Amino acid sequence: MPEKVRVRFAPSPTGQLHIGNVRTALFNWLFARQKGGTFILRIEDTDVERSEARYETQLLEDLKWLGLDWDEGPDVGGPFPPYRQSDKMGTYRAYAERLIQEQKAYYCFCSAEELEREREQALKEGRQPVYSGKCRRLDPVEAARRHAAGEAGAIRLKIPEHPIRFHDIVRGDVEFSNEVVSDPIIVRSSGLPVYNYVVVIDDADMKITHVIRGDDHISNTPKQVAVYEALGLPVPQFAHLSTILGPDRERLSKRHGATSVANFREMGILPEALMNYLALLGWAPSGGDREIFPKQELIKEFSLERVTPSPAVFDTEKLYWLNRHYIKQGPPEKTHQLAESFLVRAGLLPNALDAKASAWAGRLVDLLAPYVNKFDELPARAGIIFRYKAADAVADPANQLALADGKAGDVLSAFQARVAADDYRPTAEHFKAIMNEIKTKTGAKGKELFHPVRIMLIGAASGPDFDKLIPLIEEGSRLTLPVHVKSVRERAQEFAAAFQPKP
RNA sequence: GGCGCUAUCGUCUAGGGGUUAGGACGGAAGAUUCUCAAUCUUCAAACCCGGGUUCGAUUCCCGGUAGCGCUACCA
Repeated sequence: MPEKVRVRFAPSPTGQLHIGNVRTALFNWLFARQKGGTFILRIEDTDVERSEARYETQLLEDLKWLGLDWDEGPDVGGPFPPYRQSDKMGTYRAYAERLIQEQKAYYCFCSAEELEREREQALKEGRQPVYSGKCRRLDPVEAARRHAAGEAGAIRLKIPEHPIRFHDIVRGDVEFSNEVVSDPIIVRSSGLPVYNYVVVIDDADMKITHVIRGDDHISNTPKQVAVYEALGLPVPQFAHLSTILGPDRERLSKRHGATSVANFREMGILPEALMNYLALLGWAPSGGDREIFPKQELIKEFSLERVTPSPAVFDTEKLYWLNRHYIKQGPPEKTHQLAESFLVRAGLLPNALDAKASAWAGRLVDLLAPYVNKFDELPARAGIIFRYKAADAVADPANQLALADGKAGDVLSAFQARVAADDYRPTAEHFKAIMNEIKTKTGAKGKELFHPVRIMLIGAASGPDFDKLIPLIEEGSRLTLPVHVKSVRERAQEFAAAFQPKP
């Protein structure tokens, strides 16, 4: 019977979840889901100094937001606990002692200064700065005596005399000469185990079959393989994912702007869009002519063999494109709710909406959504509804040309008079009728007719269709909102007062 | 410096010993009886360089170059 796939995502809670790490999580998850295997979440917090509980909480939330779930983890448990390294120190200790017993590891009493000197010397002579192996030759009995006497010493693993090779699903066979691999320290003199050692124990204990991680670990892999071999544990398959770069082709980092899951969520990027985009970064389906992959499709199509080994530049524009796509495609209720939360936060909508206001807000979102890449742009876009000021419209340099047009003055005064009249009805139909009247009366048509009116109503010559805009403005003006929406009549009046047509 | 990984349009990529080297984002142009957005159509845009193998390499091999990573008692 084929072994069931078990993969893990093992972040360290030392900051916000970086986009490169989420992609690693995603690929692990996709692989597990596709194979019907197990996806495990494990917290790597041997770096107790920098690890913080609040980051761990956020980590779980960010992963869930993206749409990932895990079968085993610190919060849900599982058959191979603990799922947090800091709860497991005794195990690491025990394995290390076993390695010493079997003489596969040894105490090293070299001081930090001594090692540093050797390193510099080697570098100066153009040699590989590997550990000399001085303490490797120490008599084990003597070493044990010194250790027992309280002398501080680290534990080093003996690297075998043969080259270390391993198979990488993404890159094929990789081989490292043993001459470039030092005997690695697996337990510090302080007693704290080292990452490259701990990770192997954890992966082995949890019966991980495929290690999918960033390619910055590729050079660590020989050391880890050596640990597996020393312990007599089965070596898993590896798959090293390429680095995600910024536009300047340097590793994507904070100075490139938004790089954490939380950042993207706050910007109003939909999780579906982020997942789809991340999947396309370093992976493509056969044929390569499809871009839209909802979650279920990804699970169906994903394959580790098709992951590309070359580094990829993060392209915000394509992310935005996917985000716009999912905004358009998504279920309206969900989109509305999310979008409205951004307007609420901007103080444009109240926290609680009654049915009427809610319907109105939904239409507002529908009207503005085609104009935004992400929802945090919505409040600014909603300015045409909420922040109308005639004085600004009149003063805006972009509007001067349209307002200076010969017929603009006639059109505007006719419009204002018509809107102020008693028989004005705040509907799209009546608006259309008025526009036709004015067209006949002034002889203005096309741009010379519509542009001045649009400037009068929203402060810009271009914007959404009047058919949708007019009812939205009129109905909004009758709602009780944190910011009053000025009606068409109010706008026209205010504008007429502010605007002196040139003779 | 050493070791490792990588190399197709500006970007993400498909492809693969003989192809008009395909798709997508972005860009440009046009259509859509006001504009903008959306939508649709069209266009421009690439096999890093040098050797080798071969009748033929962008594809396979080697070297160079460049980018990135690792080179810790960090993870």
